[in-house]
Amino acid sequence: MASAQTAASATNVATLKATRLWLSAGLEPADRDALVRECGDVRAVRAGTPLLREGAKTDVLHVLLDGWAARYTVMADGSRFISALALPGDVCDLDALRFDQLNYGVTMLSAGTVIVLPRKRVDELLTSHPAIARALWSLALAENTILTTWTASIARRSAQGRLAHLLCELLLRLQVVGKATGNSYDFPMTQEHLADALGLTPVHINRTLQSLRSTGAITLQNRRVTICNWEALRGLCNFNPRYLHLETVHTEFARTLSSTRSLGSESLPPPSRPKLVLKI
Amino acid sequence: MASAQTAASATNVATLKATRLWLSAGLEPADRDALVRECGDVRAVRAGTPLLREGAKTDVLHVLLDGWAARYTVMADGSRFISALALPGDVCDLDALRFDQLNYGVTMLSAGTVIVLPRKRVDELLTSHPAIARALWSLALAENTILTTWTASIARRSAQGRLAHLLCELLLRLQVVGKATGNSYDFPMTQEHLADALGLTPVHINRTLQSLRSTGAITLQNRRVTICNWEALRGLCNFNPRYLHLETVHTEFARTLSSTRSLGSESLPPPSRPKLVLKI
DNA sequence: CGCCAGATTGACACGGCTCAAGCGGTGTGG
DNA sequence: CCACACCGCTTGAGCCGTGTCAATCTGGCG
Repeated sequence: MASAQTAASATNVATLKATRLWLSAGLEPADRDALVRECGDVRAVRAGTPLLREGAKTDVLHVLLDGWAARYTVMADGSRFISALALPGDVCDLDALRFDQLNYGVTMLSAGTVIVLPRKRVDELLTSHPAIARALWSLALAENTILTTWTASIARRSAQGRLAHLLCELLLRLQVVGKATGNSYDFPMTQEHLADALGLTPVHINRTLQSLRSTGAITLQNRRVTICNWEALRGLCNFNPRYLHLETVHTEFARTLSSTRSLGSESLPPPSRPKLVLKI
Repeated sequence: MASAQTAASATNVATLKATRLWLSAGLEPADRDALVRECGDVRAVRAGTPLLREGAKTDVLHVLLDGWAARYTVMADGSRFISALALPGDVCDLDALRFDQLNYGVTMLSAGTVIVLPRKRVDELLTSHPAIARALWSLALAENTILTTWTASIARRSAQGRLAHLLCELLLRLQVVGKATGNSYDFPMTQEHLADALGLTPVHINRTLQSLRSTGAITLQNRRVTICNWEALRGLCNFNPRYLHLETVHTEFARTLSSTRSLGSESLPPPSRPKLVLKI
């Protein structure tokens, strides 16, 4: 019992170190300990495990230590939409901090482990440990930005562009938490999941994937993605990683970024002629 | 000078009372005063005034006292996307609380007035006044939810559904801050704006608007929207206002909601058969 | 009166959807 | 160890919602 307890605790510390929550605010040791002490409930979960059902009441937050989770909504006509992917280090259901009934469900896309934190405790930590509050703010705002970019992608990009953009984003986010090896990463999503995340149909995802593969930009087999040609993939969607705010979160992967970072908003090469006159 | 100062201050208090920021957390008088004292810089702005340019550095937050603003992104091909609408009481650029370079621009859609708050001050308020921190958290999380719903709408609804949903959402959000009269409200957006907000083209917005009008559900003329048949409009998009978390924010409009609230997640009438088998 | 932004209309093209069939791996019970 | 079932992936054919292009109309305003 006791040994299991400490083992679990040790795992927490080790794994938490890899999380964005952990890294994002440079917590003081005292704060870190406070946070870790809260991690009483660590659960190993299998793929498909629901963390939160749609419309259900909640009073806990789920922090992903390992594995992928999807935040989804089922529309009235029965179609499904995946509004966010939670990767290791992400909070799956931040809204639960304030609302006791969310408008989405959360489910595991792969096996993994999660920390279950009572909302009330998090709330207390927020006031007692300003550094934790800062970390959570960063997380919430970064999530907001990611969602905004995601939305723009769905609204204004072609199927190929959306797919390319998602794969680029996932590579960087996974690199930051040490879950990518070089330019490839384990990818637990099915084509149906992809369709639901990008606002397309599975059939069309299939064809789009094929066209992406045929360009040699990526490889996807055995549930693993490899970005063979980053520049090509990036070019397909004009990926600009600034929105991820990785600098705020981590600095280690400047390498990967540096090649891309030069594409800051200012220095965009004159693209194909703008279609719309830009005046709001 | 001094009188202008106090006049501006009085306006603040009066108008702020109508804002979500104000109402959402039931601030104590002391907190309210602290917040109001910060509102040194109140600007009257005209339609089209940019509050924040894309990719520019910022160190201030803009709180809308009156008027509409749009948060937009320009894609590489020159097309534009409006990722959020800020209404009176909303914070236009919350991300600036943590990041000094945002990935969107903000511009006024109508004339209005804004409070300009230095990020640093807000940051201080956050730690010194827990109630303000709570209010801002609610705002940030509610915004997140709205964005999620918006995204789902774009990803999975038809043009008509998207339009209907947006008009429903705007009615409720405006009612909450007292900017709607009955079932109608001033509507400063052009059809091009609508197109950019819903991921469509202006031409198609035009046709969709006509079809909506022809059903008798709405009226849109002279920059004013009237919802003639709420039930019909709601039916077109299965609008469920729960995601707005209005109860957390305001309770006065229970009337309008009550008719809709009954459509809670549990009691959804069996819709047309689900197209997908729902298992994640 | 002339100008201009925004709204409208028509004709046509095309990206992505639908429906439907078939394929391959893998887990499971007999 | 086979047979079946099931899930996820593929492929084909045809349709339809929305985009594109281009012209015209309208109302407000200088």
